[in-house]
Amino acid sequence: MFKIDVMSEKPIYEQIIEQVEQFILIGILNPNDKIPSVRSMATKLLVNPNTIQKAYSELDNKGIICSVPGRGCFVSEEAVNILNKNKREKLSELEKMVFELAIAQVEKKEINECVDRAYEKKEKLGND
Amino acid sequence: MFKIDVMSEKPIYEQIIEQVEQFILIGILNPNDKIPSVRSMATKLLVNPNTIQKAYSELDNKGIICSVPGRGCFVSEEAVNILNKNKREKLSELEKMVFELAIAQVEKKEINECVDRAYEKKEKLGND
Amino acid sequence: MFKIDVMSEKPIYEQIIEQVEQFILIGILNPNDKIPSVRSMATKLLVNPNTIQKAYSELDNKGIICSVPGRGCFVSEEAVNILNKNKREKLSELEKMVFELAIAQVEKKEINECVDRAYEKKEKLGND
Amino acid sequence: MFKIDVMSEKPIYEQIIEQVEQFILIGILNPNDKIPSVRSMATKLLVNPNTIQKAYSELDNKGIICSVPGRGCFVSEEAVNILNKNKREKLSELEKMVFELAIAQVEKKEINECVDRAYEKKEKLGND
DNA sequence: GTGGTCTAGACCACC
DNA sequence: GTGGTCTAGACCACA
Repeated sequence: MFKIDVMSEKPIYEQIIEQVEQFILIGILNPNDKIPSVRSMATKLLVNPNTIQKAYSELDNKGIICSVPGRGCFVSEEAVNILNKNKREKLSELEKMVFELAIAQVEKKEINECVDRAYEKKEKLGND
Repeated sequence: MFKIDVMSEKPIYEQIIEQVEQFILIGILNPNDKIPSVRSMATKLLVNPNTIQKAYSELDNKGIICSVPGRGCFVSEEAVNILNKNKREKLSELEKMVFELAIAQVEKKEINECVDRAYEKKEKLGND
Repeated sequence: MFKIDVMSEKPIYEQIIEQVEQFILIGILNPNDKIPSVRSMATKLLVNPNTIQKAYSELDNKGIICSVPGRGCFVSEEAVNILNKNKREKLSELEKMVFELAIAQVEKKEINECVDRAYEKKEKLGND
Repeated sequence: MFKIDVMSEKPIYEQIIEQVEQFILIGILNPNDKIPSVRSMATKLLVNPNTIQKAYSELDNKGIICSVPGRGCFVSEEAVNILNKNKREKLSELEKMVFELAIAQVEKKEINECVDRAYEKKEKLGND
């Protein structure tokens, strides 16, 4: 279920955070679902448990998951709401990036094709 | 002319690289133009000369500028070509980002508005 | 394993780059091998860690090694391919050098003896 | 007659030294010939006079030219002999370079072709 | 422990 | 004045 890329620039703990969040948004993980324990995840991904711990701690701080000592970690009720609130930040980041491409003489048409491809990709995912 | 944000997550030397590249793409810096010396830039930006040096070294390695010991650093002839070759990489990065937003239930309409804003911003810049 | 010559005109960081590259070409270092950490190398060679860091950064930029923060630096899969691509440049540099010697009235015979010695040296190395 | 490449990695003063030496070896400049004055050379090459001065000083130190205050600089009697004595150093440098190429799996045949090209180039020069 | 960034300050070669 | 190299020592994020 979870996958990490050790060679990626993105730190492993962030990759895990990202995947948990995506699984929640897609609906693979739902409120009150139990997520894998730190130790099981660490052994499956061949990663240091501290790294998983760090990811879970951050998710807990954000209010996306809820650690219950002795029982495990669970997706919180408000997880989806919290995640959707990040839209604005991401959109402004996107705008900045498009702006850079615009300066590099990339035509708007190319950008639009790129956006279309991304949405097609998402459609496919929804049909699986 | 150059500005840095010390609080940004992005390292200072990368901010400088980015700005030099943008100035070249916009046409503020043209081939064979001399860019500010390591020391003058360092004192103006209140930054250590080594930090500027690192930025300039990387730009030199990329072939975007040409450092001539004792004379200064100059925008290379092929700078614009090199910079435009990065388009593809940036587009695929953009696609990935849009995909993430799509998963987060952001409507395509919102993305398009965002793209429009970026292009309007670029238009304004061109008119100055 | 690694050696540097502090008295050489060649910067220390370049000497290190050169040696890493040679060890890869000879087969002492193979893809995915971990190379010595910045700090351990610095203390062994009695050199400042920043100097090693600079060498490793350049090797990373070239795609010859792959730095993974928190884990170490590893020889990349494509390292050998990348290194072999430099052949042409080196050959043209060699031609230029031979030309200079030719002008200095060095007989072709002497050059050939020199080439022979170099290849004998390589043969010996292969037998170890 | 003299040409410099400002964009070269090689310092300008070394480029000049190299050319004077080559002209002597080829026979374009002969013992007791007067070489261009510092000032005339500097203006022709659009270079700082100090740079020319430095080149001439080094040539003087090596005994290749002979500066006569108020009269100019002249190729010394022993210039050719001195220059030929550098052969050994250059040959060992060449050997090192061939060795590196040998390690990079370059076949001896390729090296030999390279040597041939260099000597052909010299032959042509001699016929001009 | 690892790599990465940055500062402060020095020295060199070159123009 | 210019760029380039190096040291010493600090701090951070990551595993």
